Amino acid sequence: MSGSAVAAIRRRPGGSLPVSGSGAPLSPRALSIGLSAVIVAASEHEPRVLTIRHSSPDGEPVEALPAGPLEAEHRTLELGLRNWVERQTSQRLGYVEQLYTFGDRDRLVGASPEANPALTVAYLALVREMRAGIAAGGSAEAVWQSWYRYFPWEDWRDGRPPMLAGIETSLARWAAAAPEAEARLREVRIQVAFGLQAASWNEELVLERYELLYEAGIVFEAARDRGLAMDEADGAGVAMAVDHRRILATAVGRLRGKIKYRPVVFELMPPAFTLSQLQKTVEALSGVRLHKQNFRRLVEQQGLVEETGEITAATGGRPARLVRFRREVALERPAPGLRLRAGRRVTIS
Amino acid sequence: MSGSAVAAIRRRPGGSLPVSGSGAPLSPRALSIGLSAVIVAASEHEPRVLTIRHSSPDGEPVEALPAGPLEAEHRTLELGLRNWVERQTSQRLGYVEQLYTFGDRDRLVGASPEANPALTVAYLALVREMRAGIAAGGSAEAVWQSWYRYFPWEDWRDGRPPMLAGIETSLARWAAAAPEAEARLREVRIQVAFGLQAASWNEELVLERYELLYEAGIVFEAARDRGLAMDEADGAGVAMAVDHRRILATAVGRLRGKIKYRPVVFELMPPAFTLSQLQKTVEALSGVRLHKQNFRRLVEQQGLVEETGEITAATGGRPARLVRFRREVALERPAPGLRLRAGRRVTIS
DNA sequence: CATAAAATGCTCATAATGAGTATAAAGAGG
DNA sequence: CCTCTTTATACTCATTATGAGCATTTTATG
Repeated sequence: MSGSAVAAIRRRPGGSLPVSGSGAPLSPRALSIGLSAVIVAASEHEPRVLTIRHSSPDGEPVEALPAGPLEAEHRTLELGLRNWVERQTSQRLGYVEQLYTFGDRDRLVGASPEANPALTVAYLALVREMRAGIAAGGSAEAVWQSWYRYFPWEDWRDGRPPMLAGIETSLARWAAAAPEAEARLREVRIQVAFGLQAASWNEELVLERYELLYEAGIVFEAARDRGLAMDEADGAGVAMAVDHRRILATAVGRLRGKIKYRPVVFELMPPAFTLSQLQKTVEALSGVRLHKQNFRRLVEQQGLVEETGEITAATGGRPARLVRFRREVALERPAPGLRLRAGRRVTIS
Repeated sequence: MSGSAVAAIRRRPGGSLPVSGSGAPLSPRALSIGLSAVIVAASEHEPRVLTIRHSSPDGEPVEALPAGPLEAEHRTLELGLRNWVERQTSQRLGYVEQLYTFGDRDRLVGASPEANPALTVAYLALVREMRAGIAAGGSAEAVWQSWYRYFPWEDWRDGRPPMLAGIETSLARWAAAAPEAEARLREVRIQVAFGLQAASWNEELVLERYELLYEAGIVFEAARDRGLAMDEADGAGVAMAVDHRRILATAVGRLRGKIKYRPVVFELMPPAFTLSQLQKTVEALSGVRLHKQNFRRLVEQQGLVEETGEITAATGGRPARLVRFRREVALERPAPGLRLRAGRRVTIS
């Protein structure tokens, strides 16, 4: 029992790290691997994500992310994903990033064993235009949805979402239900994640918030995975298949963080755009409102854009200059991004 | 051929995303999965990483990261890893983070097929003290090594590493060897990654630099993977088994970025320490020297530490106050970290 | 021609940074 | 004990970066 690691090291170039708790290391175990993709676009000032809606065996409609088995043909995981999406949607993925590899064994209830990989490698992709792309028919349908459909509590653009009141009440009850020590821990986690008391709202903590809601049994998936009864309509936000909402939460949080130090928003913008459009997109992603003048100052002094020389018939008042992304910026600044230190403090209702 | 995705979506809850380029989706393919761990500690002002040194079949010593097959027993990947390391090294992992999942099929030459997983999930772990931990015997041996052993060009604490001159020459030649358009691209990549010309040295681009050296054939692994001849001593830095040096580069880059916005350095510090010790550790990780007075100001005003009340017999001059990490800081600040905007510019020799 | 709606331009107080200068508190050597 | 060296700490100062607004400029509308 104790000598197993040594033995393994002896035997296998690269050393050995058996994760099993029970004994001698086995040879590399064959496990099924899944891929899933969070494909994001922005339109009409909403952050969109490509979802597949299909009927589950029992007739209930289920929303899911594009996902499927990995096949060992492509040179790299990312190339495989990129290739597939580009072929299916006939559009270039401007940006593809590996998100996270999920391997929880207790979060995969609710799917057929066949569609239940031991491991899921999730990717985040950004696209400029939304095309229906993935053909859909029969019981399945590809739809671009605002991601706030799944996380209504994440959209603070019109002030604090009223539904947070209910969530906080439920969370408080959940915390109080635990024994003393654990209750304290839960309270702190809630405070940090939801910006209560001393803490302030941090738009990046999307996953932390979702996980709390899951643990507290406030989202439908929690009840489903535990085999408990819960009307889907009673859960906070719209539910998704297996652990897809968790994957989406990871993606949203990651993207919200990334725009601050990498010029990734531009992957979602058309070749030419106005500063207002850019701001609206950033606000859509981050879920918070920004100070207009300061936002422009930031973008311009950072050298993130350059004028195209054209102006556009405004959506309302004075026509705006059109700008384009300056790719050279990557050369000049170490971390070109939009540090949006929150903006005009929307009245905390 | 074209309808396969639709069919898959119809059939499988969760939708389907076959990565194969060739035809109908298969059922989840069984592939072997590996785990590897970058276990980091800091001592004597050096960043250390736990490596396994063993003799390869042909008698040559090979250095590797602790790695081995994943076994599907633990609830989550991270718990499995944490469990294993804690049992083997009998020490708590303060911090464990999933790094990246590697799936390149052309980077795994040089290892026996058995130790050659289709996918490797790599983790980064931080520990406070170094214990030999993983028992080693026979042809294998666990050793803590400074990570600059593998990346000598990353250590700028004593100024620009002289060996960079040679690297730059080789890179320039590699760039020039390509046709016009590709040559331009390579030059830009080199400039950005190595901070030439307009760009400045960015300590986080560890992976980008390693990848360039690999592509340019300057590191031993490149020749090895291509089946070319190269004396290991001629490569830049010490080589590692399979793609472990790439995994390590990913870890170093990630950690260097993380200390700026998360208080992770403290996972490497003893319970009580002086501000100088903290600074030395940060410098060791980031590979750059910092302005002392400003560093203290930052740490203190950020509320990252509090005094223990004790002072320590100095390592040289005036005794220093001992401080400890203030865990509550996570509650107060959204991104408590050490934005080390480089420091005292060491003469660019 | 007055108003409304955006897009731009500028100002200003404050906070955060980058670089130093000045002092204080040990140990080492004579 | 006195001086020198070394490290720890305190402060200062100019420059930038940020957060909040006010003021103007351009169009479209009624």
